[in-house]
Amino acid sequence: MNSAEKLPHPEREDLELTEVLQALSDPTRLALVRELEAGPLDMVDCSALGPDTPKSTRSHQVKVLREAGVIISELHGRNRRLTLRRDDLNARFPGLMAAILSSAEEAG
Amino acid sequence: MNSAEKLPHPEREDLELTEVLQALSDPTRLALVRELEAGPLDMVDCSALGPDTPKSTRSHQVKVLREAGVIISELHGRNRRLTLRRDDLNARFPGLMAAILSSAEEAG
DNA sequence: CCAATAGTTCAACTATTATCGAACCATGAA
DNA sequence: TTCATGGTTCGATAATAGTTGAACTATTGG
Repeated sequence: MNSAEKLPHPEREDLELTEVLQALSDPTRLALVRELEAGPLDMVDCSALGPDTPKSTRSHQVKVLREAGVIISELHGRNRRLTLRRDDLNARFPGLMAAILSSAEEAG
Repeated sequence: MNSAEKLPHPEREDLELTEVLQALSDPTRLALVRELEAGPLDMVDCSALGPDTPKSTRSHQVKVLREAGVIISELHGRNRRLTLRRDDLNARFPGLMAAILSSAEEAG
């Protein structure tokens, strides 16, 4: 009876700026976060992760974002649903995500 | 007769978000940038770079910030003067530096 | 000109990250 | 219960990033 997580997520107060920046400094992960701006998405539906990318690689990218506290990754049926941790990020680093998400798309 | 640079700096329009984030994702470099918030500083006077740190290491850290477009590094007498590229960063990524610089100090 | 200071560059080394196949695990559907 | 789906984990390897000593450059002061 636990449709929630299983994988560890850092507490809000444990989020570290340098780790968040590091997690977001990768184009693929940044694109994924931009996708999540619109709302939660199942991992399998994230186009940023690319359908060609092997499962293990996708899993790794998501893990980095989760461990940095940028997203929540919870079990949802047989999928994994990804949610941007807006509130936690805004509480800890006010304005950061707004600035990052609103900035121009790279290398389009 | 050239008291200015010599080392290459990227143009404002070439600054890339992921590179900036990467450059700032290191605690030492972030601390240096925080120090530069108050105004330009000669490299030798930057406490963030630590007096124990070898010259080559300090030079490397500064290089990463320069190449990402976060700072300007110009010759100033026999020193190198570091300046935060506030205007360029604000133009390209509005609110980003404000959010980063105002966020709580890490691991204090 | 000579020495000292401040820094760059290079090359070697270390360490951290990323990529990906293979094996495994949980859920939902038939 | 069995199978397909969607993912995790592990281990190996590749790629990238950081650290540092040594040699070199540029500037100031004597």
